[in-house]
Amino acid sequence: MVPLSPKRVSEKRFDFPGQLRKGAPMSAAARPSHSRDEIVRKLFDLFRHRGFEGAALSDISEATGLGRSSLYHHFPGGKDEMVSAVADFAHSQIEANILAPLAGDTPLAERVDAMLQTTSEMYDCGREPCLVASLMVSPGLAPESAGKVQAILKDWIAALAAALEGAGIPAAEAKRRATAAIIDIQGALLVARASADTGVFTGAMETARRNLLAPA
Amino acid sequence: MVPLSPKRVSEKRFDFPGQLRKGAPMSAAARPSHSRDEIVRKLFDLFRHRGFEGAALSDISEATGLGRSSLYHHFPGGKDEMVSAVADFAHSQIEANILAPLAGDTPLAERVDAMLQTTSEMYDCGREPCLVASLMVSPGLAPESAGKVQAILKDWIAALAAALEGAGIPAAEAKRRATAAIIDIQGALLVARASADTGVFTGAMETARRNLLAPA
DNA sequence: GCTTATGTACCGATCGTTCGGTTCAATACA
DNA sequence: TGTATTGAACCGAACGATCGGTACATAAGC
Repeated sequence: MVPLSPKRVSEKRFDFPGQLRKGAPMSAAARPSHSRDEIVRKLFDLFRHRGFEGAALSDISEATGLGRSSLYHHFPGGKDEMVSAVADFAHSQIEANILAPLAGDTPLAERVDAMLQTTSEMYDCGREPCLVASLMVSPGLAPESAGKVQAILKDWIAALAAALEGAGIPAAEAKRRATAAIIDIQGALLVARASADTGVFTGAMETARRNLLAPA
Repeated sequence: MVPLSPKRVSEKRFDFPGQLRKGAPMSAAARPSHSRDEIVRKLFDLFRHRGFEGAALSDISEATGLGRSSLYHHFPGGKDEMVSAVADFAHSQIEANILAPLAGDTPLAERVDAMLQTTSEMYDCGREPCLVASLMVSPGLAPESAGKVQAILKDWIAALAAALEGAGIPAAEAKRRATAAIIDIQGALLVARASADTGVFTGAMETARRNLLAPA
């Protein structure tokens, strides 16, 4: 069994925010100069770990190093706007790092491998929770944000199905395989964290690859 | 596509609480006399839909029909004790309705089918969220309760693996298949709700059955 | 000076929890 | 039998803390 705890060894090649740094005093001399993008990345981390109602404004303030007024300067709409921005960020990140490479013209296996590799990094082999899964629980989410969150998964499935279809797999079967792969990833994330075993996640990724690339 | 919204048609044969009934006036003449079991079932419903921090005491009071102090009469430990009781309830329900039948001596296929059927009812074909998934997000969960929640999934996998092993499948392969089946179920729950399509769930259940019963 | 950014202080609402008190059936005692 | 006594179940009011959000004055950067 590969325990979850020994933290990330591999360097991340993509720019998904990582796990919450606990202490991280944030030296005052270090020129805050908070760009909206930096803030959103930290919010992404917070919301994926704590969900919507679990992330209090005081937590957000602490995590970003910004006071309440600064937060409301950047996000006049309050928490709703923050989580909406985070959903947009996550969607664009997945779009750019995971879905766009799927649309290339290299062999399908290469593109699928790239997707699974980036996915694995995004979730740190199952150590990091999925924003979509965390936000799907939140009853207080604004409908607009809830729609955005659901759209992430739907787009992922659609892009994956399109790639398979482009490689000659019939539309219905492509959709079936794509859905199964996303199910595999999401289920593995939950089970890996529940059993504190990254092996569960990596194993599921191999299964997903095998099913996606199976002969017609 | 099979939309999520048209509510449950099939009658439930087992005693998993269903979805939240909205109005439910609770006639005052009907001698409440809430048994602890009745209360816990309603709490189960609430926590699986709203998560831990998403279920406020006012929600709990409304859902159970009990005043705040009555709730503290039954659960002196407050919300922590409530969610702990709900975890115990869910574990015992799964144990009795899903895991115990797995240990019978009928053909494996029959037992697996029974498990999948009961599972399907528990989640109402993907319309109802999983308590485990909902509570895994909650940062405020007492460690004891978090452990109980994780144990539910682990026990499920272990029981399923044991059944497969008892049917002649090598231990390692049995564990692999059992884990994959739970991953499938949990992933399907998320994806089905995100795409509002129960077909995703039922399709995943068929996949799980096929993989579990595949020839060695 | 004007805009952007931030800190301090504060708001009403709601959080989980506790308190004082009522109802009512069962029990003990006369 | 009639009458205290008990204790479980229940309630709404109110607690201190924290929630999300606002107002305003002060800087910093152009």
